[in-house]
Amino acid sequence: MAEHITPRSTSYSDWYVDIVLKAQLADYSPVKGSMVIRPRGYALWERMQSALDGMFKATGHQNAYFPLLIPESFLHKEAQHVEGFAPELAVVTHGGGEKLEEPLVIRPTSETIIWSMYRKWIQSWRDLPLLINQWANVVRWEKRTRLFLRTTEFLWQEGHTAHATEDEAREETLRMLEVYRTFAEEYMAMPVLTGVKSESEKFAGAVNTYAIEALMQDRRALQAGTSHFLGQNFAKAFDVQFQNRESALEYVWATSWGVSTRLVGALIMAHSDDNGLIVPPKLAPTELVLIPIFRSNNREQVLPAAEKLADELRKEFRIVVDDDESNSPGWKFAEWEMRGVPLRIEMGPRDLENGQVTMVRRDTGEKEAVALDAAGARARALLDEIQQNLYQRALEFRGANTHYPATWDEMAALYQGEDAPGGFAVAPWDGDAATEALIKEETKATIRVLPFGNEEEARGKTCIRSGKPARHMAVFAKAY
RNA sequence: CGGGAUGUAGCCUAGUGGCUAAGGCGCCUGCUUUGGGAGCAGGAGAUCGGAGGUUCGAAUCCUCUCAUCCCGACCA
Repeated sequence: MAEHITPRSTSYSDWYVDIVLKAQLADYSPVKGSMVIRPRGYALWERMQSALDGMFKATGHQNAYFPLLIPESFLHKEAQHVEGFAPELAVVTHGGGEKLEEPLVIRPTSETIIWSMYRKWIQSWRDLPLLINQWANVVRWEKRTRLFLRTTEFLWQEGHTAHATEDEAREETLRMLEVYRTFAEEYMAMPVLTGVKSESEKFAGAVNTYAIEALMQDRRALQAGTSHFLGQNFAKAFDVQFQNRESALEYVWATSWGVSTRLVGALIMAHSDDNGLIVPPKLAPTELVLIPIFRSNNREQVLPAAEKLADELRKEFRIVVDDDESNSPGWKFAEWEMRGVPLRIEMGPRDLENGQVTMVRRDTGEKEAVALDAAGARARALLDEIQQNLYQRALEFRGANTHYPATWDEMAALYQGEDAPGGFAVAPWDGDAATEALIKEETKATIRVLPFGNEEEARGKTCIRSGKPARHMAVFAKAY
C-alpha cells in the first residue's frame, strides 16, 4: 500500500504530499482546494483539540457554537475587516430554490456574527468579561491550496472575548498567545517565536496581531497560531456598550484568537523524515505498536505472550498489537514507521528465550533489549525521551538556521538564489512599511514577528535595508 | 489569477494514428511463509481525467474544460 516516499532532498513539497497521502492523514476531495481529513489525520486533530480545549477551560473560557451563515451586510460593518476578507468569501445567493433577499456569506471567521450577538448579551459591567470559544469550520476561497496548510475549508478554534478595560483585553490577548506557545512547545514539541505582527501582516480589523511562528525543515516559517487585540473596533461597528460602575456607557474591549488544522501540517513538517511521519508521543493517537514475530511452529508461544504484555501496557498506554499474519515483520516495521508511531515493541522467539522484548524509537531508530517485567517503565521513559528529543532537535535546528546578518548583502544572500540558506533572519528595521515591502520584493522574506522587547535592542542601530535609524529588531523569513 | 509540468485499473508506469490497451505493486482465493517492505498458483479490476472535433479508424492529432504538482501575485 505505502512503499515509497519522495525524499526531502529531492522535493520537499512532494515529500510533504506523500506523507499526508500515504500515512492516510487526508485525501483530496472532488472540490478544488478542499480535502477530506481521514481517520488517522483526524485522530491527531482530536488530540490537539482535547489538549487545547482543556487549556481554554482552565483559563476560564466556555464553548459555544455560532452559525455558519452570516448576513453579508455584517461583514461591511467593520471597514478593515471587509476589505481584508472580501476577496476570499464564498457567498450563498440562493436558498430553497429562491434567490435570497440578502446574500449570506459562509463564515471566513466569526467576529461579525458573534459581536452582533454580544450586543444583545452585554449591558452591564457585570456581564464582563465574556469568554467564549468555538470549534468550527470556516471557508476562505484560496487561490493556491496545500493539504492542511491552506485549504478552502478548514477546521479551527476561535476564541472571542469581551472585556471592560483595554488592559484586561490586552492581558487576555497575551495570555492566549502564551497558551498557544505552551501547547506548541509541550505537546507538539515544536519551538515557536512569539511577538507582534507588523501592520501589513496583521488581522483585518485588529489593533494588534500576535503570533506564534515555527520554522519548518525546509527553513521556511509557518504561522501556527494568532491572537488579536481588537480594541473597540468591533464593539463600535456593532454598537456593543456596557454601563460601568459609574453608570457611564462605554464600548467593550475585544480579543480573538485561533489555531487551525494547519497545526497538523506544522506537526508533519517540523519532525517527520524520509521514512514517514513522526508524531510526538503526547499527540500520538497510538503511542506503542507491538509486533509479535512468529513462525507456524512457535506462534502458540509468541502470540499469547504478546497479548499478555499488551493487556498490561494497555492500562497505561495507547497501544496496538499488529498480529496480522498476512504481512511480514519487515513490512510492518516500515508501515508503522510511516504512520509515525513513536515506539515499536518487537517480540519474537529470541526475545522470549531471553525474557525480553526489543524496543525501537521512531525518532532515532535506536534499538534496545528490555526485560519483559520492565517493559512498561522503560516504554514510559523512552516516550518521555522521544518527546524531549523531538523538541531539542527542532530547537537546535532553529538555532542553526537563525541568522544575524550585519549588512544588507549578507541578509539578501540568505534568501536569494537556488541554494540560499533561508531560515530566520534577525535584523534591525526602520519600522517603515515601504522598507518592509521593498525587502519582501527583493528577497521574498517577510517580517514574521517583532519579538517582545525588540525596540530596546534596536536602539542605536540602523535599518538593515534603508540605513535609517532602526525602530525594531524584526525576525524575517520566507513563509508558508 | 498568470507561467510551467502532469493526468492510462486503488498506486506506479509502457503504449505517440491500426487487431481484444500491456506490465509491476496492491487487492481477492488457496497453499506456503514471517527478526527490515516474502514465495508459488489462480482470479477480479480501465467508458485511457471530462466534453467536443479531425479521421475509414483516436489513449495517441486539434479545441475547450477539469484536477493535481511546481514557480509567481493574495492568505490561518
